[in-house]
Amino acid sequence: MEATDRATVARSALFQRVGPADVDAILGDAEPEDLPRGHELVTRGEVIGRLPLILSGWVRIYRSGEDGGEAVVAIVGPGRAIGEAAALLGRPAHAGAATITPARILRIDVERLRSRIVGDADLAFAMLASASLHLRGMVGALERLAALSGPRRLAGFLCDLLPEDGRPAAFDLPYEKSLIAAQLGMTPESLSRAIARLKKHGVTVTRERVEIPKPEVLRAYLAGERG
Amino acid sequence: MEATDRATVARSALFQRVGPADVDAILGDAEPEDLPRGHELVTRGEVIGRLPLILSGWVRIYRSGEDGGEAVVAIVGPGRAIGEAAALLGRPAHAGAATITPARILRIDVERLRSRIVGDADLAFAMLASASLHLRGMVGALERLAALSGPRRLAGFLCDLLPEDGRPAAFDLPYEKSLIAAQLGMTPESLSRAIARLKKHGVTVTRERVEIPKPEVLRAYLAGERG
DNA sequence: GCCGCCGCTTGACCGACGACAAGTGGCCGG
DNA sequence: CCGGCCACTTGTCGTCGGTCAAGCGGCGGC
Repeated sequence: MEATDRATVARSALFQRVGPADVDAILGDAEPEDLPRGHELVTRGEVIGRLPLILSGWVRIYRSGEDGGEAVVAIVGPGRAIGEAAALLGRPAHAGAATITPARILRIDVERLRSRIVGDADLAFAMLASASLHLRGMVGALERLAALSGPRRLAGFLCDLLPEDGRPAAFDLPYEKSLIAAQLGMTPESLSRAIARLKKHGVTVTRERVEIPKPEVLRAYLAGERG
Repeated sequence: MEATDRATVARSALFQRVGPADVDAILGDAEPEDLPRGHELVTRGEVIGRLPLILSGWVRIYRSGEDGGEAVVAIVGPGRAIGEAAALLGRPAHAGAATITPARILRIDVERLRSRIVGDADLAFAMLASASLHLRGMVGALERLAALSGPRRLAGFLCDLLPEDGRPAAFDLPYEKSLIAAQLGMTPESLSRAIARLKKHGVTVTRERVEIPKPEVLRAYLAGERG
């Protein structure tokens, strides 16, 4: 495992409160894997024996109905683990997960993790914190889907990507627009139109490049301003 | 505290794996409160010092935008705690919570709970299990909102209320239709029309009474059958 | 360098849902 | 017993977003 990998692990939701020695003990000799785009990490209904932790890349968490329709529940990036609560409890996974970019994944032996948690309250709290992160993300996503229009859902998504300071920002979209559309509960066509509408609120998107010279305008729009 | 209250606590997501002596130690001398409809249990942003556990009644978990618009994130019933992950971590609550029926609520001292968790791995796992329950519910809700039409969202809601066996069922709606509508991300009018449509799939609703003589027909519709 | 594929955009059309409004029936207080 | 309130239903209409289809541009294979 390389130094950058170790740094990512140390900053991850799961391990940020855990000391280096304990981390080593839990990880054992696990080696990161470099996986191509489209690799299935978790199958819905499966009991997770080796918990995936994302070192780099993006992973789509989805739920597919029997009829072929598919809902993207969340898209998560580096530092996040997938299905940690279900894995620890030995329960089947609620949803499936697959890479949407080339990704570097570390697989953690669940049995070793579980045996470490017994007797390590800090680690148990770290797991709770990680689950709480998931909950927070989902509450936000639910709020968006239930109450906001298409352009506003996009505005919320962009604000999540924005740095906290109110300064002008320019960045690349983390993954493809069709995936962003699915995450926001709309079609790629609607996302295109939503982007066009946000131009009136100081957002320009050309290819994957996003430029937001006036973040406060965008936030004001998200907060309910007309238009 | 009455015997029925104790039984509810023992079956709750939080305490179902915890022994009676430990439960007593955690609860201390906490007494259940009977609260009217509309009582605010958790304010968004607040740090939860006394964790609410529902003994009876229903509680709406919501997120209100600054513009007055409000999204119902979930509606939870007896045996569920509210904001346990955030409470334990000492973080501000992600969402608000208020009773939507008269409700009996037990408030658990978070400090006492936290100090018990340190050194009791079973209890830590129970907390994780509870958070996992939340996640499961939210994953389901997200899937519904993102990918399903109005009548299908309602079908999913009703199927959650159905017993597992495939036998004919008749029951009362747990709370008002306007609240069900909000939870499903639609208006009361749309819910009315969704109910009307489901009559073709063997569901009759008269006032708060629901009758489903053929649950399998409903599930087939939910699974993607045309119509 | 050319061609084809794919992701994205734009336009036309249409069905579903939200807003508004009127009407019904149950419940409760006077 | 009457009147008003409230939850719900039903109708109409406008708009948002999904579907289908065509066109554009970049990138990779040949």
